[in-house]
Amino acid sequence: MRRSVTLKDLAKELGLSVSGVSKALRNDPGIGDATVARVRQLAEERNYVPNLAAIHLKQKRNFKIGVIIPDLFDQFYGLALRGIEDTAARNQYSVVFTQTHEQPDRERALIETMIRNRIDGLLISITTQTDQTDFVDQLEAIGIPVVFFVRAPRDRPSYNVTADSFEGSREAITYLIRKGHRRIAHLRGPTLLSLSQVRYDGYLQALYDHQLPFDANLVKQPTPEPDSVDNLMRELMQLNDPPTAVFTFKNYLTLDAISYMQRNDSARVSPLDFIGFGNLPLLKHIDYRPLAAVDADPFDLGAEAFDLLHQRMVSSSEPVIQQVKIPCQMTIY
Amino acid sequence: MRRSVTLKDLAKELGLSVSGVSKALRNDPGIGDATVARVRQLAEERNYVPNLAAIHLKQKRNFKIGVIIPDLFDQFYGLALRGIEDTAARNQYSVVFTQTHEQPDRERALIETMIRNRIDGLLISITTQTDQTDFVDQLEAIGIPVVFFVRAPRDRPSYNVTADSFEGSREAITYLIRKGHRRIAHLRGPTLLSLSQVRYDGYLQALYDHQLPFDANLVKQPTPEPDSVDNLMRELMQLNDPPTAVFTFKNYLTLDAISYMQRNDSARVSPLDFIGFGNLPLLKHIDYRPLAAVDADPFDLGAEAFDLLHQRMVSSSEPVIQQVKIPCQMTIY
DNA sequence: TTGTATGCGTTATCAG
DNA sequence: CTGATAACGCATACAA
Repeated sequence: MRRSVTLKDLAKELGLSVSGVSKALRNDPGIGDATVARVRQLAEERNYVPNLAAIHLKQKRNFKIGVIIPDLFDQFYGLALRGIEDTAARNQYSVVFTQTHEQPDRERALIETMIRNRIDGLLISITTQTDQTDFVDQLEAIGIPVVFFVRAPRDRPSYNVTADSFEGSREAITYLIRKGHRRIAHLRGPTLLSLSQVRYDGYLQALYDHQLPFDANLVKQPTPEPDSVDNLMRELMQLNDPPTAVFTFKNYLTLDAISYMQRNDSARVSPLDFIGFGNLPLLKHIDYRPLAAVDADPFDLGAEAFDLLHQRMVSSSEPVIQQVKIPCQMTIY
Repeated sequence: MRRSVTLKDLAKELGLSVSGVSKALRNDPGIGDATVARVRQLAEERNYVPNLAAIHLKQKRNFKIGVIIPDLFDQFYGLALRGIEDTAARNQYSVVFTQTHEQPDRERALIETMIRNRIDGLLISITTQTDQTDFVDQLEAIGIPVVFFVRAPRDRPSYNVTADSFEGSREAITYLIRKGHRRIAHLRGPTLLSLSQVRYDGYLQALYDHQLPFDANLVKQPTPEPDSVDNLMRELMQLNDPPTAVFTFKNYLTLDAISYMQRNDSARVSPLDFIGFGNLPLLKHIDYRPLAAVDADPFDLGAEAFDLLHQRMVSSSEPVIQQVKIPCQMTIY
């Protein structure tokens, strides 16, 4: 592994001092045009590339952010990451990216790594299991601003950028009600995610708006087990007064639910209307597709998340807005 | 932005020397157990985190790799990146990730940024337009090994990890032939990608294997224009002897082709068999789904790519294997 | 207009 | 067992 060219190398070859070369390269005022030209040319020839590690040691800014997400397997995160990286690049920032696979201890370890890397800011979407976010204190204490995206913590107020899930589910349910549904089931999300509660709240709000009765039997909470959705759908469909529509926390649940119905209850699958969060590009091609999907644009969400973090990184005064809500859009298939 | 705790801070507070503290923390031989304990405890209390920028300045290894891909919009890259990050993390490496959006000049700029970041190695999937990869010389010259993945350059031999597309398409076509097809169309990939040629070669090989005649009219090359696939499918179906099966370079082409048939030629859509590269999780739910999809597992491909790069980063002697082919698997829907 | 000295946080070498 | 000291590559205040 050969060494790469340094300022010192250039200086020696030019018979100049290191600082002279440094200044010439950054056209610091007070360097002769001739010298600048000589220096520039040699730098070019020798393929000189400044060492960021050294620069960062001197200066404060690193122009690097960390992004922690649960798992890229969920395409929503892929598209959000796309928005983040795009916006970051436009602002000259690099992104160091990593996945927790929903494991809180991995999450803590990764944050440690991020700190070692001296990122300027952190964008994080916590795991389903994360119940304590005190790592925020440590990060903020050493001057690394933290912005949550997609999933925000329940145990503290935070800077965050999330989908406006409340209005999103309210809209979805309202649509179902207008379509004539009165028995609407809800497959809700994990308890530890505040997001789950917000979407549930939107569901309740829409029922209330239209003075529909709430029935606890229609609300189920799937677990990660493979057959969880199957079992819950069976329970729902065995009710005396089964639902005519199903509203889900996430598109994967929708697909599982539809799949269950096709396999075990195919006579009743087509009258059943499905709406869920999560609108993926491929969804429109799907067989027995859901009636509609609702969600925020993941790219926008990522872009906005970077922007909020960026504000916090550049200005010492805190931005006024601490929470950004990305509006949801409903796509009817 | 408050400063974070440094070795010097700890040393002062403990009344020790900086180097002593440094050694204690890294249990360097020759430090009293008692001192080690004291140092450790204070470091813990003060939330000491070593500054990697400084460490990297001293040492050679950065434990950081760069990953450059075209666009995360293609889920294949998302899943490959997932494999890369996972494997990298398991080996204590961080990954800096960025997208070219298929723009060669962006690609060059991003590589420059990677060098500044002093990555230890680069994993790159070039753009469709990239015809010169001389950036490899610059990188290798300063000791940064480069491994291509998914897409390898045409203008030079390279270390790369790719899907075994030749065998993949051969297998796919053979399957179609066994199923009775004699007129098999091919929507091929962009000329500049060697991958396109390899898949085309596999197609030709399979025809040859079974002594089927080659018909140039059955091979089309879509352009990025939105209606390109539509037009080509129209041409194909207007032939006197139209194809009974379509083999595509990429699943997006398959979906477009199927979509065209549904919209404009619905009577003939179901007899037509589609097979293409790219096997995405959602594909199995799709209406008028392709007969089958063939591809390498993107996660594995990413993992292998990191492994090859890793070998190159740690050992000064070059690994024997320069090209890794990930076997393709055919999924029949 | 250019050069010198100092420090960023860490590790390594050497001396005590 | 522990402490100075130099060095990594660069930027900057200051001296020339």
